[in-house]
Amino acid sequence: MKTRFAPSPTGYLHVGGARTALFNYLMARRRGGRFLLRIEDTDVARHQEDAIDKIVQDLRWLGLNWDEGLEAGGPAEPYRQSQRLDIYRAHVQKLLDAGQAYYAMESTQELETMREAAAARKEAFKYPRPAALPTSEQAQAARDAGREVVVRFVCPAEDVTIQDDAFGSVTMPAAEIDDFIILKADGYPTYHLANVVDDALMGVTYIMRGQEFLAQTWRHVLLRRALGFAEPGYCHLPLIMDMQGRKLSKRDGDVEVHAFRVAGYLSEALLNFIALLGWNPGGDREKLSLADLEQLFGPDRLGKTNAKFDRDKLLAFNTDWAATLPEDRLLEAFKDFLSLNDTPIPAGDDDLLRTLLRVCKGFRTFADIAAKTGVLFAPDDAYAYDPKAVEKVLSKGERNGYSVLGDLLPALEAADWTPAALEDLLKGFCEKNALGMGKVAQPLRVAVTGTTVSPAIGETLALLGRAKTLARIRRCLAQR
RNA sequence: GGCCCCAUCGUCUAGAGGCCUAGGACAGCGGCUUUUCAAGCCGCCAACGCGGGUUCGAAUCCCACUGGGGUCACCA
Repeated sequence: MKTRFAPSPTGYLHVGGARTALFNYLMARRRGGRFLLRIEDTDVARHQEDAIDKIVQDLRWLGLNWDEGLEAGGPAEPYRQSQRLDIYRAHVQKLLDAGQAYYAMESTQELETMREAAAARKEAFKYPRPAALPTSEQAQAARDAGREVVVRFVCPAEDVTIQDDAFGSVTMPAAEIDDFIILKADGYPTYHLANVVDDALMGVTYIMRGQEFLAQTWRHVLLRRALGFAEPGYCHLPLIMDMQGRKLSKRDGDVEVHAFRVAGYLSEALLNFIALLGWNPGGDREKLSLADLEQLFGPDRLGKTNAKFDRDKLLAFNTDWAATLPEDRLLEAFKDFLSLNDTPIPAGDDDLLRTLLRVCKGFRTFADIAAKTGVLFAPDDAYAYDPKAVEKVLSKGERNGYSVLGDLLPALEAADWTPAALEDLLKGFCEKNALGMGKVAQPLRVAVTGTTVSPAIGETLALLGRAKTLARIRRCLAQR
């Protein structure tokens, strides 16, 4: 058993690709097989060099390590298709020599015209194979005349049935099949040719990919037969759609894995959530680690219906994982988050970071922590007071927040500066003055952070330190 | 439009003829807790697309319809 993930480097790894990679990884793990990574960069125009590195980073972040392929090496080097052009051309030549492929000289525009004509006649367009296939001399003459020359595959006119592990038996009628291009005018192979040749040469025995390929798999089947390659196992995955039911596209929001990483999500949560899109272990079980998935995954429990990508549920998964992962792991992930974001939080102080993690228990993403505590590490005059908060907790009422702050100042100057001591001090102040804690904690929060949101007030002040706390309270009082 | 595929709460799904007055989770709504936010706890709302069959019995099997998606590129 060998599976592969074969992305094309046209952008970031998005959640759909991540799920495909995950399932292929799991399949190999589960069956004691190998998981391979190959880059399909046969589109010169859309290729982005830095995309390869990004995809590699994202896969690593998710923990989906591959046994063979890009960077890992292996018996079928190289693993980038742009470096395997000779191999594809040799296979194309083999087909040409056998009369199973032929040159075609129509330009893109001419083909477009032919398609439009077919559409006007309400007919499906099928490329008309010439009775006499052009010779290589004729092809060369056309090239010399400045025409674009491609190579098309001679498709046998027969029904093609594939056995798919998720969808079962699927037949493509012969009437739908026509001679498709396998070698482009620029000398690069098309996806179909390169993909089939590489899967065969690299020993890939099981192909799991998105359902968008299901209706095209006949091409691969026919190509394999012509080339004498064995048939692999096929398994197509239901698609992931956006909440509107449209195909998930990079345009409708940040569906890139990297965007979730930057936004403060845990890879455990993203992986867990994605695994449940189109697959489930049965019963009510939902919380699954990569290790769990490696034990449980199988194509038998794959669904057939498209899934919508529900960010709210992802958030809930993240919240749950954040609440249960060991602190060491959270610390590591938190530091990764900080390295990717510009925040005033000192990323080098592990003890402080652990404190923040504890003090913010219940956080949904690391971004929540940054939003809640960042201001504590900013310069004392670098934050603004939320006007609504000021109105509500500082300036309103007879015994207003400002006066409470003024009364509190002397006590704070002499206080023991630990969370518990500060908490006790404030409680005592409340009792003595017959005030609710809200009447004291909230004015302090606004004074010290500009907002009504922060960790527990004792923790907040302890984190800030006496000097900064007092300075901020005085600044607040001064701008009354 | 041709072809292929799919169809359970708003969402992810459990369900493989009687265990289903359809279960879980997220969201939503209500409440509890309360020094804020988040978290947590309790409760509520909410689905088998429609119509025919088959069967003693159908969410589960069959057919048609409707709806949705995919695919028909010198993109992968």
